[in-house]
Amino acid sequence: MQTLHETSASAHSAGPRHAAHCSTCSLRQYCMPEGLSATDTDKLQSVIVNARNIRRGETLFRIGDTFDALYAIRSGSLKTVVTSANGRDQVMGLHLGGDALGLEGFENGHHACRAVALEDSSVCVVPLSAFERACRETTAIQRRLLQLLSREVVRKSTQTMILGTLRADERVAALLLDISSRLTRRGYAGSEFNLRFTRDDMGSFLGITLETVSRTLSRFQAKGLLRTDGKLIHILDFEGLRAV
Amino acid sequence: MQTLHETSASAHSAGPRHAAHCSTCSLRQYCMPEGLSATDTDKLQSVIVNARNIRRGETLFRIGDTFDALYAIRSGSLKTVVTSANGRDQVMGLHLGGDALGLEGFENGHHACRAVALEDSSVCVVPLSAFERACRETTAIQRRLLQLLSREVVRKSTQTMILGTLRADERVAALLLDISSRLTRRGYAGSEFNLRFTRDDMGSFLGITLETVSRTLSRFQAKGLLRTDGKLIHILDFEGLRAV
DNA sequence: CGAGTTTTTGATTTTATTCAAATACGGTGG
DNA sequence: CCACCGTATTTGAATAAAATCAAAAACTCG
Repeated sequence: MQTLHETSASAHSAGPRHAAHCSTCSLRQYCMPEGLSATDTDKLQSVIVNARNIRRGETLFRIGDTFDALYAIRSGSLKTVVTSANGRDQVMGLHLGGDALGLEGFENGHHACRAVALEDSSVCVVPLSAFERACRETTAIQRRLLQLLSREVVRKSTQTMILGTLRADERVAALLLDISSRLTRRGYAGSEFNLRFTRDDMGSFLGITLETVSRTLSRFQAKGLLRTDGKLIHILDFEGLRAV
Repeated sequence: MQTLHETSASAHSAGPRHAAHCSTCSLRQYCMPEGLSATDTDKLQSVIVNARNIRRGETLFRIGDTFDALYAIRSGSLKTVVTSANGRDQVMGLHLGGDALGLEGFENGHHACRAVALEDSSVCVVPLSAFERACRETTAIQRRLLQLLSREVVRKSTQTMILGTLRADERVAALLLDISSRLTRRGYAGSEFNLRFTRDDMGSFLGITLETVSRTLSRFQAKGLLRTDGKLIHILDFEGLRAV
């Protein structure tokens, strides 16, 4: 009720700040090497130049930036945002520790979205040239990249499904359950987490207004499905949430 | 006003039916070889076993089907559809001649959506094993694949943007303009086309009801932005349509 | 030609947005 | 450490947008 205790998703960020350009970044616990042999992971490891720390609100890359690196999130969380022709922002994704970032750049050599840190975060930087070499040399890394890109497509399909078929309260529930399951998969508690999205971010991501998000969360709380304290979310009734 | 004359998108389908398993399929005019040298295109060409004809309403692949081939649309058009847990269908995409199809399968080796022919259509079948070999041997083909997958991600982002930020009439306008520009890029007339989506397909794709689609088209017609005759769409005022 | 599907249009209801205002929060500088 | 300021959140009331329900008309295909 008082101080927000750091939990799950943002647990790392409470730790000591890393010096800028900290030494090497161990990839082992991240998305990239999943399914790779030890030797292949070593190869992949060798292409990483350094890590980069970005502070809350700072931008990792912008739309139109030259696509010269891939990123893997070490700690913290980021959102990706696209600004439409008419100036409206759309939050495209929430990216947690372990996620890969920047894959959309392959289309035309430029980033197609903006990545903004939701809290002080740290990312592994994988220079594209070195990574492409690794892909050529190692079939497993190549296949892994295809898998990650393809996963991105599937993830976006899920998002389209949410925006295309669900009502406001179903959308909010879907977001919370998605975050919960992603945290659980990473070994964190899925029932209590600090969601760094503002209500506005959530609304944009879900295609509804921030007021609707707020009202929906209040209603969920009144029904006993969860408890909120600002950005801290505590899910009490998973089944109820799944049943909308 | 009377018989729908075949136009643009569906022009091919009016032609004679191909015998099942027609001979070879020339890839040159399709998505895959874009940006490849003649030699590389030949290499790509060599991995294609045959073409396949599918009739209106038939399914090319289903959710869960083993991902063992990629497809390039020779003629006709298909929709991809996902069915959610609660049984609701969501139309995920409209795929026209020249488009690649099935790339989402890389994630886990199974197709993540269903592809249904909107009219009698013909597709090139590219067996996955042969294609992967070509990727290993030819950097350009490898890069092309990444580009296609990445393009898929960007395309889906656009869709998310549409569903997340636009009002019903803006969505309908965006769909028509998108189809128009895709046809133009392929050398067809972009101002008059036979859209094989039903109103229900359009609504599902755009996250609105079929009634809203119908009403919106009627309103557009009343404003002189376009003329409709069932599935035939004739855009009269592009600027007006862009201005919502 | 006729059955089944698709499309259009209208009336009504539901859902979510907009506008508005009060409250709470979080980071900063004294 | 605390007060303060700008930002974020909550809640309410009025409005607007789109969904739903319903029925007629048009079209498609066999």
